[in-house]
Amino acid sequence: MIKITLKDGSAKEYQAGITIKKIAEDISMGLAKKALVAKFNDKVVDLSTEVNEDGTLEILTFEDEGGKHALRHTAAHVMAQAVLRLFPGTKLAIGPAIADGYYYDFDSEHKFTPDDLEKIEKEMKKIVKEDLALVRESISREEAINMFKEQGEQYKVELIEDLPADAPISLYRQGDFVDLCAGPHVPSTGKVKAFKLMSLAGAYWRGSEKNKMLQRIYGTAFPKKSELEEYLTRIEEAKKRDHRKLGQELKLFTVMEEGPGFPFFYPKGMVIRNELENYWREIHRKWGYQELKTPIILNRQLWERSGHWFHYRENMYTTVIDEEDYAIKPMNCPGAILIYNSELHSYRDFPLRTSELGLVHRHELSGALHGLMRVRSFTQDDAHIFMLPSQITEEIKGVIDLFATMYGTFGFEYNVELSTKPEKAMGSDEDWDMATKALEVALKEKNMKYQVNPGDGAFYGPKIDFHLKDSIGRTWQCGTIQLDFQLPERFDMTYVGEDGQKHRPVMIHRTCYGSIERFIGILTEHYAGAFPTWFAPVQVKILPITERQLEYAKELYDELFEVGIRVEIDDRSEKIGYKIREAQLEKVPYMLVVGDKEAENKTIALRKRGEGDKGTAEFAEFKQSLLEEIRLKK
RNA sequence: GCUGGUGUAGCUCAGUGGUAGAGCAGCUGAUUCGUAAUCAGCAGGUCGUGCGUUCAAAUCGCAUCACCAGCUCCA
Repeated sequence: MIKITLKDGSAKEYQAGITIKKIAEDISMGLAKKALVAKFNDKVVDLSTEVNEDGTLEILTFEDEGGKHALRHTAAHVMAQAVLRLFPGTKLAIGPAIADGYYYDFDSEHKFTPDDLEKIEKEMKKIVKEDLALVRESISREEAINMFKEQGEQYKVELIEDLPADAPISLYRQGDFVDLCAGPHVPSTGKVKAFKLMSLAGAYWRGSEKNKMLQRIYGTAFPKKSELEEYLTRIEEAKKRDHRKLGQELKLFTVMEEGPGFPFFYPKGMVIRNELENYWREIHRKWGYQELKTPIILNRQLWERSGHWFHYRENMYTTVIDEEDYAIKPMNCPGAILIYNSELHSYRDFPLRTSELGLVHRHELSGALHGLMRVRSFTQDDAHIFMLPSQITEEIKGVIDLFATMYGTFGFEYNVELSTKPEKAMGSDEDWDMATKALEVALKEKNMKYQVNPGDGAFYGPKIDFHLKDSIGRTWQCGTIQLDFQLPERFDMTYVGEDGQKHRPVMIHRTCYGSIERFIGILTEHYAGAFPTWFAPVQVKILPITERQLEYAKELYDELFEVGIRVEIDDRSEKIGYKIREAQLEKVPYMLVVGDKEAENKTIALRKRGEGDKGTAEFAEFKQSLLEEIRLKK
């Protein structure tokens, strides 16, 4: 007999050799029906696994990450089987489950088209209906290699050959289909109740552009049709808040063919930009920063000295002025350092916090461009802090606090990553170690949870990245704090210490918004275009019912305009419903409807975005609470 | 950059070899209206760009540019 401990802590005894499926049935038939895979002693395994030892067991359903993963992985096998049935001779590469579904990479003479996806889906439905059992089989390395060689599956052969010599090798069979796979899988193809093929794309074998490009088919799968439909609706919702679409509709910004990756801002987008910059300046003034502005074009010598000319060349735009090479700045740091070096500094100046809203240009691959999220010119809300080595930890903690304040204003949650030395880097391992430790200490002292990203640092130093979570759960990298021992060295930066001698300062580079452009893109999607009043392009729209109230409307307008409110009057001879509809689509936070009644009593009929008609209100009270809402950035 | 797809009026889109169309937006006029679309009229296009095939090209071919999706999730 063996002892099985369940998730709730209870234990039961079973005959050795019993399958997990039988145990699940013993626990509850309902659970057994929903069961997809199981976690036995912390390892996710098939339900058909026989248990021969004591252990802890958790039955996994689609609600669990492991169950979800297994179902989608099985769906990938079903898809591969369907593809092989319809297009014999197709070679299989890899087919894993991913965050929202799964994919499989194929190498085929045939070029898959969207029509093929429908055919493949139909064939998959048949396979699901056949309810084929997925059977695991362990085989030796040689057998596996021979078998796949015979089938001409060269990618599978390559995968096996790259596995460590002692790695166990397993196959999964379902009917006439067999695939190299570590598993686990759900018991049978019938479990893949609801699925859909989503898209078609090219993908390099093993992600390297040196290899052949394969054809990738993406799909998703759920245990119930209703869940699939919910997911598809969610995608539709996300599309509706796409910042490129909203940016166009709300006239915030645009990109044109004449400037790929170089965004244009309309007046309404500029309001948002300026409000974000105003807020940024207010915060930075409070936190003791001084603002700088450095030139966009600087000579080659400078970029050679900073290391950019060698380490960042492929991303830089260059130009020639009077027969001399110049570069358009991809970063603001060298400029800030020139300002630093133009004066003598004392340790008493430290920490010296300088900030700059710096417009930088970087050559991104054409295929990587994406609305405001990935552009070729953007404004970094940069800052460079110069200090004594002993001030590092405190200073970084201060930056972390500043970020928390700013992100909090927009209601963003975020997570933090620590990136370490990349392959292409300047400086000794000792320096990198020291810098990385300093960042770690600050994070630990702030009790921040963080994930380590090996090799993802900047070429001059390690960094802490801040990933914001938007209202529909996606994450975006915005803030970053980078510690730099290299540039102070390269630029021979100094300060005069207590001892009257020259010493080397340490510097931090950091951005909070990251890029103003990207941040606006993120805000647009986060709020679905319904921006908080404090940075809404139009805050109040006055809607007179007829021309008779124009004069009264103008009075209200003047009063609001006077105190800095962004207010408009819709004086067209349209019906009130029409004006409301339009203001609603523009996502204006407040509408003041004024008819004869209001004009006579000197009141307003207030309408609030998202809440509708609020009834009659006193104008003075409205104005007061509006100003308060803006002041508090609610 | 690579693979695939797309490109027609300001926007959303129809138009598969015979001289280009709708809705919305715009303009003009009428309407003066109480909480998400009043009516009528007008105007708007070298069909992304270039070259080619053809008696004839938005439509077919080649090139080029831009956009979209993916190329990061590794049996």
